[in-house]
Amino acid sequence: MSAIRLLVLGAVRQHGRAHGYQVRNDLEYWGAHEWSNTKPGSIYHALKQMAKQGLLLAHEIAPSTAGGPPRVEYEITEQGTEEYFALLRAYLTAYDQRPDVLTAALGFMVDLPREEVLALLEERVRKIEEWRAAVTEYYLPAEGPGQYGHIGEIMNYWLHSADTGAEWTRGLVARVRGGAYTFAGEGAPFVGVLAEGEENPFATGRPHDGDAH
Amino acid sequence: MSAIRLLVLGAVRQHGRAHGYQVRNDLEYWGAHEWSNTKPGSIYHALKQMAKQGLLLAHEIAPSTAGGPPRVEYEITEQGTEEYFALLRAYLTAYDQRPDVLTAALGFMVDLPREEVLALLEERVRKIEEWRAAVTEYYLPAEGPGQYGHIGEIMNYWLHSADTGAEWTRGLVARVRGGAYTFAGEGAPFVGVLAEGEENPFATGRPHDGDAH
DNA sequence: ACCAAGCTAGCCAAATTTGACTACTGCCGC
DNA sequence: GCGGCAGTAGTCAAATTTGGCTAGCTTGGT
Repeated sequence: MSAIRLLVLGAVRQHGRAHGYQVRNDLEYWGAHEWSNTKPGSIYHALKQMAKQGLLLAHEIAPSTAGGPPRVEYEITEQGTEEYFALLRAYLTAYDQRPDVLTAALGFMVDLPREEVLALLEERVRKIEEWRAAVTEYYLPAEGPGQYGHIGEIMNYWLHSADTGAEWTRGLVARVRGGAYTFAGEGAPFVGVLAEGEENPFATGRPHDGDAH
Repeated sequence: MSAIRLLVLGAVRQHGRAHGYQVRNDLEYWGAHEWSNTKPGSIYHALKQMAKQGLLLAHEIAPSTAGGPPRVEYEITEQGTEEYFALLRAYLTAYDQRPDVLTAALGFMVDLPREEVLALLEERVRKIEEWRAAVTEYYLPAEGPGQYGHIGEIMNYWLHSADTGAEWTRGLVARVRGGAYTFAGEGAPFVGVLAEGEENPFATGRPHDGDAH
């Protein structure tokens, strides 16, 4: 699983109705091009694919108001909303060692109630500890450590990642439990999309020079 | 970049001459299916692709000695060896926040001389620190922290990952500097491939049940 | 008046990755 | 003496991802 479906669903959902370029801009606004695979091609592909699967509804729209080819606007469907929350919950819980997945979920976690987020994150910690136990038991007791030569550094690295990941998650749990942020049902939500025409304060400054990466 | 090219080149290189199924078994032996995308399809594709690009030389071989369709054996070329070391160096250095890339490089680092590995790892630490500085400067000073709501947790998470990643790398540097492991030019290398017919001590026990994942 | 940049919006071919499927062989139990 | 399971070696279609390309409008400078 990559993070792109959650990101695209989330962007469309926050707008109510959005075209591809708008989604693309939101993702840049969120810095997603830095930490996930959100090239234009991937975004447009995800939109089309999810429209074909009934997660999004495509509206054919007349030539754009601001240059370029005619645009297609998308709206999230009932089914898409279900998928959105399913992905969100899964990505908050799963220790999948792909940072982009957790990152995307962090960006949307406030769409869930505080108590549920806490439960999911605690489940996440449990999963990491389980994984750790399984790996150490499976790869270690054979002939004791030190038999592996430099290959042991691989396990060392993964255990270190798991441990620091769990520790960070516990910190987040503490902050959320302590009242940080505004979750679903707690009043005005924090909105993180660009309105039509608003300029992106995090734009890179570099011109779009034909999408060179 | 994914790790698969380095893994496949490395496996073929250690065997001298290997067919796809052998590579597939080595990767399972290394546990690579746990931490990288090494499905059979990816492996066979990588072999073919790299043969087409001149990194591997394909020998057509008669029907296999042990059932199944005829096999193709591969050998690494001069050009493939260059690519192998280029990837290895790049993956040890780059802070690319994709754990599989570093992991694959760790498995082969002993193919380089100790001093070079130390230099590459120190470069890696420098890169991480640079990245950290760029990110904090770029995303923070605008209106000070706390303006971002829960979105700030994303940066928090990435900084935490970078910091613990740098710390782990420093630990590895210390171990290597302290004389751990046997590097290129230091005597009998540690060989981590399965010989023809040797059974895999880390086989999962589960039957190969048609490659279900 | 006009033209070079740059922005808006999106498409496309090629490469890669995934998940499932095929075909053959040896062997074990009945 | 044969049915089926496990193992060997690989293929294939579909989905995804990448990197680059297109084409229409706007705007600032000359």
